[in-house]
Amino acid sequence: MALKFKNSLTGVKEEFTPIQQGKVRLYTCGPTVYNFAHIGNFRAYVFEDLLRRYLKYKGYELTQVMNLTDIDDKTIRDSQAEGISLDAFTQRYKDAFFEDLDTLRIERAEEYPAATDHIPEMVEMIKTLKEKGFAYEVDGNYYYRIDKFDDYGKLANLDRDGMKAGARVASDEYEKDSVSDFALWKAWDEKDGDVYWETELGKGRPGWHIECSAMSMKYLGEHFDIHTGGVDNMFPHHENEIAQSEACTGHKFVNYWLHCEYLIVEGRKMSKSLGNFYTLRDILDKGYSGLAVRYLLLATHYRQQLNFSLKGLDAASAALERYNDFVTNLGEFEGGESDGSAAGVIDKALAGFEEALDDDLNISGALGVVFDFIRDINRLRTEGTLSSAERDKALETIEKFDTVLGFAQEQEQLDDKVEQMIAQRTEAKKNKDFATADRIRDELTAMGIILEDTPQGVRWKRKV
RNA sequence: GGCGCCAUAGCCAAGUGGUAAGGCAGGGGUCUGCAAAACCCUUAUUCCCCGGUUCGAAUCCGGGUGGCGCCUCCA
Repeated sequence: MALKFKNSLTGVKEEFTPIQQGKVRLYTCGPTVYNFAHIGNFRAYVFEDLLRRYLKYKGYELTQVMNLTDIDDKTIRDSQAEGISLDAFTQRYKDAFFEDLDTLRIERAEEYPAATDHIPEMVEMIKTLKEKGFAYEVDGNYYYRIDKFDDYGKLANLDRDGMKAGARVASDEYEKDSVSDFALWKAWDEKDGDVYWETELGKGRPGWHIECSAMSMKYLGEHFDIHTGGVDNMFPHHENEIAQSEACTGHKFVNYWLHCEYLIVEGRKMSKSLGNFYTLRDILDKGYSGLAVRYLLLATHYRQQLNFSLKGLDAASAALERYNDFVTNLGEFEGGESDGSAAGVIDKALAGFEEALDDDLNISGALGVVFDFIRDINRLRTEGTLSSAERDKALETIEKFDTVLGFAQEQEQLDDKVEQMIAQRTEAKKNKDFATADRIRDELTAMGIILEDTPQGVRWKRKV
């Protein structure tokens, strides 16, 4: 079965065909590094991680680029408020961003270009746009003339007549020929302080949209396969990227556009005034694991609004525990007498998993298949009708799934104190001193260590 | 005013014409010193409402109701 994506550009599901056979070039809109990213931001990055991992699962050679927006109104404003340099300010949030990616087990992209490292590329592009008549200058500011680009609005499905009646068409602080034209380059102004570049365009800084056009084309070429982001980036950001890039090159920019839906919190849009605004760090502080957040963000289809709640995190933790207990239990199983059914279970799971994900990354369907697989193999294990060879096949299968899911917990070392407590409990149990044994077990539970007595002896695991 | 999305069990969430996946939570059982884990049974005669098409609709069409998003720098 073939991989299909719902393409925002056409509005329909399309079979995915890369430009170069076997290779995928992917651009994923990244963060503006002016604060810690919130869980809504990470919903998009987790979705992109799923896309990335599944493309690799399918055998594609992948080049993923994610930009870091380290120059815009907010980074300037907030760095000045703190009285530190723009670089020092954004570096802090770049570092935090990468830490958060690790917490969520998001695989690294091949490139993370920062906007401030690509000013010359942007300047070149703006010059080309000016030469071709798509850009004009007013007092050192450069704007894109959208009337010149016939296809403007094709991604967001907006027509310019409809836009005239728009609810939020406010007059800009700069003088533009049309209110809809957007800034490519902003002339320096006192508020910018020491943030500016002296270029052929004059003293100033780039607009927001131009960085993604310039950097994506630098690393992926003028025409590449997939571009993703949140639905809120569809307009104006991605629409403007298309306008800039295609005006510049004269040909198609991107084949497939994928947009992930919003995350809402307890049924409402996440906002500071409602008190339901969470960064990843806020969630971790409440004692939830990064893995639980990953599960919750991943488990809902990307084009569906995701309802984030603390109750949902509890459910996610429990589901992860089932998943990881499965792997542990299976790994420790010695093997029994095969009844011949394992091969069918495994084949069905592999086929179902791919069929679901091939269908526009239907992760919920895929997880359904994974948990069916877990139950089926657990049953064979419990009944002793799984051979050691079949056990190994089943382990390979879940490991294969995990290259996409990233749910497996790594084993960690126990500290000496905990190890001693476990030994004491085992001793007490041997002496039938169950009161002491249970007391120690309760203490460990309070420390987040769960004990399980198995035929092979006591086993521990950390609460997810 | 324009464009678009959504409504499935207590919660989360697949399924888009063939008779309701999966996870969590709940109930009963097996196992266990007790637990935990695991397994078995169980929890929506029904998919927001009203019409229509069809042998057959959660799925298609029409009309409501409710919620949400975008319409110039928010993933």
